[in-house]
Amino acid sequence: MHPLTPLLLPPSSENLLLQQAQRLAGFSLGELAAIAGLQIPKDLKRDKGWIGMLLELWLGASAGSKPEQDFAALGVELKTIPVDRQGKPLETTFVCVAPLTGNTGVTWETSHVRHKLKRVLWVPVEGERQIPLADRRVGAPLLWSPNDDEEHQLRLDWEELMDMIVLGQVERITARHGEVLQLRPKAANSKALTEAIGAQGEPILTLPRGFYLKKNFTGALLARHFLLKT
DNA sequence: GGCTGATCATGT
DNA sequence: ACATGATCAGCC
Repeated sequence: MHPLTPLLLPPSSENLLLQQAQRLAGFSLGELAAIAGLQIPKDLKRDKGWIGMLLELWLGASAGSKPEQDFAALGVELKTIPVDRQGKPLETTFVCVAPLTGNTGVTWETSHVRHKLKRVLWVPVEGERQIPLADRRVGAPLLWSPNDDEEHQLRLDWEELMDMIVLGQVERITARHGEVLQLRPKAANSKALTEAIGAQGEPILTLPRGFYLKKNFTGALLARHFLLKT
């Protein structure tokens, strides 16, 4: 009998979701894995998504592979984010795959990026590699929606990147484009190919890409919560 | 291959 | 030290 137990079903309200996430704060990944009866890998080299899946289990998200929000009924996306001892992000945050074709008529308002980021439950987790995986602790969660400034930043970057994609410039995009949102490879390896638009408007094959939030953006939203919240 | 979950590891 | 480009695993 343990006082803390994973949710077996998706929580029926945002408040219940947040409450469960708040209960996990301070526990180590080893403790949460043990209670849930999960084996813990020695590191994340071959289990990069393990922490995300552990938190999905604890919070009652329908696990894994659906192109929907993690809590579809609540319209909430779950993101675990590795942080250093100061609470600053150690990695960028994957948002969604970038559509490289069929983009006629797509706008920021109808974009997958905007939909995914409309409401996010951020769960910081200690991520320094010197800390054994089992000893890393879960931090206090943050239920977030972009404010007007954040949405504006995201929209500007998204529009710049999508313009380049539509105009056949995808292979000229690097991770340096975008102030808060970047486009980077998102694939099994560098040999994976997908269809895109070439410089002359012709179909080409290129590496699949994903949209990622840069650390300045996620760092600022975490800081706003943990430093400026009353 | 394309989607989910991300972090690794090398170059600068 | 750090961000970019590359990569890992499972499901369909």
